[in-house]
Amino acid sequence: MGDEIDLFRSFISQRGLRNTPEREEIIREIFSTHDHFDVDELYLRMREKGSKVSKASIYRNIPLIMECGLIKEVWHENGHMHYEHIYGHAHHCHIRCIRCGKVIEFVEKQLRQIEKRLAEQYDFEIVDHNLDITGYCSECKNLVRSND
Amino acid sequence: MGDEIDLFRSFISQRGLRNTPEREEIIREIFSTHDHFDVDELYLRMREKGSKVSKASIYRNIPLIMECGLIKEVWHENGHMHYEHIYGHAHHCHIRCIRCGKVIEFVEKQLRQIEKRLAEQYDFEIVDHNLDITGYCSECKNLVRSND
DNA sequence: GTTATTATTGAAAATAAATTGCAATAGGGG
DNA sequence: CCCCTATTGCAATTTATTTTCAATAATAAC
Repeated sequence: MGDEIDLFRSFISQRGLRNTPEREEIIREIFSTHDHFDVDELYLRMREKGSKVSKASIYRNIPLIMECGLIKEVWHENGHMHYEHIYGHAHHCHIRCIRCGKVIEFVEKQLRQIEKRLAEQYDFEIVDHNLDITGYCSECKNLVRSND
Repeated sequence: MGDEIDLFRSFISQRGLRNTPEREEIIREIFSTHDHFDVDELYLRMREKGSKVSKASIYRNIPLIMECGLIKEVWHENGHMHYEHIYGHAHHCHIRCIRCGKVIEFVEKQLRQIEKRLAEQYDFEIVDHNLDITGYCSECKNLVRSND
């Protein structure tokens, strides 16, 4: 805990940028819960806690926090991007219910092998993979059937 | 070829909707190339060929064409959604170069098994999966290294 | 510590994607 | 052929994201 701030600080100075309380506030808030987030949600959460950081600053800093490897984009839904923090979490993928939005995270070791095989086959240097599985969760799958 | 139009027609009538030349034009244009597409690109392609279909109609019909199973969203990039036609193509996933944008499609049979296992484990009825692998292609990976 | 330089900020304006209102048009069942 | 209403084009709107700009403040140099 707090590691993400240290990591960010060294990233910032390596880049010759400046650290600010706003940046650290944003990162602290992102890492204060386990959940996925979007910009608006994050902004409102911060406001509720009395933060004065503007939405523009959140938008401006997200690319930086991504480059630093603390967060990444996970999916685009309802017209805007959703993110998750990846630092300190095992690499995982998601199963999402397309009716109620429930998200389940899972770790799948085989993907690393698949990735490796494809990297060789196509001569790519792979940075990341994202397996996004969609369907109906245990509760929703029955509701959908009964609509027929 | 043309099958996608037939499929769409029966989908439309099953739903009690109306078919229109605009809808068929859109579908024909989508299936006229193998490539992925976005709304603006598709609109311009159609315009160039003399089509009078409005961008609003494209936006309005894309959800319908998706529900029908002819196309799907593949990724969100540069601020807008990108699609591909899936009807008539084996289910595949993508490796994308995050520098030059090159896209390689690949078929990975193991994913079906992984999907099946996860479906049981989490009691989901799975609709689709999307494995999006990102990295640097053979040409770009060297360029990136030389920037250090 | 003080100063100078310039990156960063908040607020507002601008842009861009996607959606919607509305009047005109046109499928397609009867 | 007629009627009903789904669909269309256009323009206006909404929403996400980016950018402008003047004020502020972080850091490096002294």
